[in-house]
Amino acid sequence: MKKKVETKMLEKKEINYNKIERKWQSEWEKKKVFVIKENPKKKKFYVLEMFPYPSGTGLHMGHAFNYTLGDVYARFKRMNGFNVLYPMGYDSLGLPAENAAIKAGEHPKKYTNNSIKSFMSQQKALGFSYDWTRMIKTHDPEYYKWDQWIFLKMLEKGIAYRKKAPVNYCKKCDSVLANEQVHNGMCWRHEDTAVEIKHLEQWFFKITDYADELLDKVDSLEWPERIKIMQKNWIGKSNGTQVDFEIETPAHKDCTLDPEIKKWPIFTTRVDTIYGVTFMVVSAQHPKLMSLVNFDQKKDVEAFLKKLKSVKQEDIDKMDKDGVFTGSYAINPLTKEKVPVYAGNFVVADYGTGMVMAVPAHDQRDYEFAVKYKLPIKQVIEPVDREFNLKDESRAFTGEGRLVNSDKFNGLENKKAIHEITKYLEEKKLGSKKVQFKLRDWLVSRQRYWGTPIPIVYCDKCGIVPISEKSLPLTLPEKVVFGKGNPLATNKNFVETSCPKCKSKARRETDTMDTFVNSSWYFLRYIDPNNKKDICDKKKIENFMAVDQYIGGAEHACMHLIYARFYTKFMRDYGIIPEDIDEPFTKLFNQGLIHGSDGNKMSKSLGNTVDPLEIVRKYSADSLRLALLSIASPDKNFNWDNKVVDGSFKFLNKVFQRFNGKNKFGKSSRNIESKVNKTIKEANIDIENFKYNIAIIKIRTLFDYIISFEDKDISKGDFESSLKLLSVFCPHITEELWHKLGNKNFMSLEEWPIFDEKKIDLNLEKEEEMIDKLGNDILNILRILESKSEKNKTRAIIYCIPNEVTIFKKEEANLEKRTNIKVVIKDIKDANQTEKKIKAMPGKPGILIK
RNA sequence: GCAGGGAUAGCGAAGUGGUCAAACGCGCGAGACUCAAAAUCUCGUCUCUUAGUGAGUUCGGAGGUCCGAAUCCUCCUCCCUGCACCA
Repeated sequence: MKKKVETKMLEKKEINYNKIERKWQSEWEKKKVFVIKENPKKKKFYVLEMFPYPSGTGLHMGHAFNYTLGDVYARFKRMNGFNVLYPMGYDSLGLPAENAAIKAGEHPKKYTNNSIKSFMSQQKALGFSYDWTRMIKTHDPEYYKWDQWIFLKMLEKGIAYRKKAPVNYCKKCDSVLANEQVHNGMCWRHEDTAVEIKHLEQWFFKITDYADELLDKVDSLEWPERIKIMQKNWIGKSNGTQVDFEIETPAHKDCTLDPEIKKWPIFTTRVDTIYGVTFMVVSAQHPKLMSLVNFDQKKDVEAFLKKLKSVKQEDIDKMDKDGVFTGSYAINPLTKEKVPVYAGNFVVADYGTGMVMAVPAHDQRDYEFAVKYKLPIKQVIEPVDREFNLKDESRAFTGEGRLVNSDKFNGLENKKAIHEITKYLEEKKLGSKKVQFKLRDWLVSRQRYWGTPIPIVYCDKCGIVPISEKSLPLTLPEKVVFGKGNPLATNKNFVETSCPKCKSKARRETDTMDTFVNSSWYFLRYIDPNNKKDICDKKKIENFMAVDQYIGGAEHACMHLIYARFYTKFMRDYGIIPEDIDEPFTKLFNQGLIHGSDGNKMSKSLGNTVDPLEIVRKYSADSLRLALLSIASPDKNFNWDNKVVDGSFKFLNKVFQRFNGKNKFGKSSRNIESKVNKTIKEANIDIENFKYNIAIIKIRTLFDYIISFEDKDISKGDFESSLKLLSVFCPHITEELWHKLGNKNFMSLEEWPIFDEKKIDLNLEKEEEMIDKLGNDILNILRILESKSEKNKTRAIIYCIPNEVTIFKKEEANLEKRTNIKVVIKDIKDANQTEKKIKAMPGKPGILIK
């Protein structure tokens, strides 16, 4: 039975944990413990963390956390008999490396290679169980060759295309950006830099072709709800109606030119309000705006545009609705009314058609605009359940109701009216049902060097010509000049080429691809990283795709995670991936953010960063891993706290010193058996659900429990099972102990323990708790007596209820040992008169100290 | 503005209808060991009370449902995160 081990001084000797860790890390690598092959007999499991951008500053705590999460999962699945694919690589192309290299006066290639080297050694020091033989680097031409190859396939299918469009430009990046890389009007990499709109000809990927499917399939994913909602909002589907409005631009008396624009379709989700249109608003940023402006209004419009440009980005949020009359009129196709067309600052140029019909009575924005410019407000819907007068409301009525002032549609319920009016417009060929998405095509051109070269040549005769598949990769030339515009343009040998079609002189595309191109399919390459012929062997794709568990930060919700889904769907349609694999990441786990101990984001300038490697050196990798997972639930944000490592280190130290290989294990008591089996059962569920913090608490409790027994009360098997539970979190120390037990194989490849439900005995645990509590109570009373100077007590008489006598009786000796006082267990029935005042309750016997 | 997440004892953090004064860690207090300290071990740590078993007040605030609420509902306050005039 349970025995508190005599307090003994733990052997005080310095243990070199780092040495032990290095030993196992190199053993694992030498014996190829984590290298995997196809194995049709085993079920596969693909665990993947978002691969890092290898910056020169090395691994930070967030990385260490992210990879520890994945490593625990990979180890857990591996020990559970899965053929686990768990690779690592580097997203090594990209602007930060280029900028850092320029700053350091180094070539980006050299800078990146060095960064990768240091990244890798740091990752290895943390004991992650990656299959390093599959490592990929996106700046390797053998990798980006396939970026170029996909580009050619997309070009072939019309998914990659070039067009002139208003695009986002960041002057700090010195490049254009994708929509997804503009956050609140600012560059995603430079929070203080507002993007500018430029009209340029650029390469785009037609992600919008997949908008519908990307949206529909979101629901089928086992992803955090938050991310799914973010993606849905980003894709932003709305069902509405497209309506054609005729445009009249009155000619100036001196100008006899025909007006350029005769018709302009608009998109609306509220076609039920079409009888209430009193003006139109075209986006002030619309490229065709000036074609609507007649001579008389030109000055006003130009003044307005000038004013708009001077507005600072940060003020745009608070900006009032603003606009100016263009001089043109639109004719409502149903009422034939002529309404003025305004240019406005609140209409988005590239959503819908860039012009909206304004119904001030039923849209708040239009209402504000109408009030400001004294435009008429015409009510066409009234609520059915109350008296209503728009004039009293002083705001638009956006609720539901019945149509009024709407000719033959009067009286219709407005939702119904949307269908009816659309149907009518379709019959009259004046409009049609239409679906709109917020998602825009992906702008992939970048005017920078450190990216995948676009495999395109411009020929004066043939125009845009793709280079041949055979000539891939189109390698990034090393000799370029930085800081003078587009670096690739400075290398003559690169730029000047011949047309693949007509062989005459031609010029290469000097833009490179967005870094997100590289990360949109990397999960595929891990499956077959050295394939020279194919992007990835199709059989192998069938075997390993999709990623079963993906792990990474939420910041990629509307970037990488959408792009990768789009690529997967494209590759499926092209026949690269099998039909049934149309989503890359089945399950996604988002880890929380680690902040400094002061609660702020870890940053050098705040001086609150903690280098994970420093923790490894000071304590051990196992301590760091355990600490990272102990602080909080992994999906929550938390503040780093060095003290937690202290606690983790102490615990591991305790375990390591207590079980030093010299233990003479015996047979497990029923209590130990119960506890071990219960812990296995519960830890399984906790680990599976990423509740690592909870699993760790239970495993720690288990060890504390085991430690309180003598070796002969623990079986070797039960100890080994416990060790296995700990091993996914702390692989080094457990591997060491495993071998100290005389095992020759690797613990990391051992089978996960299986629990036996029959051995879990909750009554036993309850009894034990009772006894524990009784011991504490006796100690407590003794202490109180002592404080009252009532010493010299020699006996504790315990009065139990009849059916608990046996339970406590067999603990007499242990209780005595614990409390240092003679303990006598009695049945309350046998109490004499004076002792009768002592109450005995179920689970709580009465105590009399004499 | 819209959407999502959160607020638990000195701190961090579990807990999502009864077994909850609330796991676990840290901190703190007392004791043991020691010449002493560190380390380690034991006990305690909402308030009051008592020779343990008792009572009271708690889980952002205010109401409500229920025999019963940290846990469910309504409203409010504050914090975080994302989107931001998408017609």
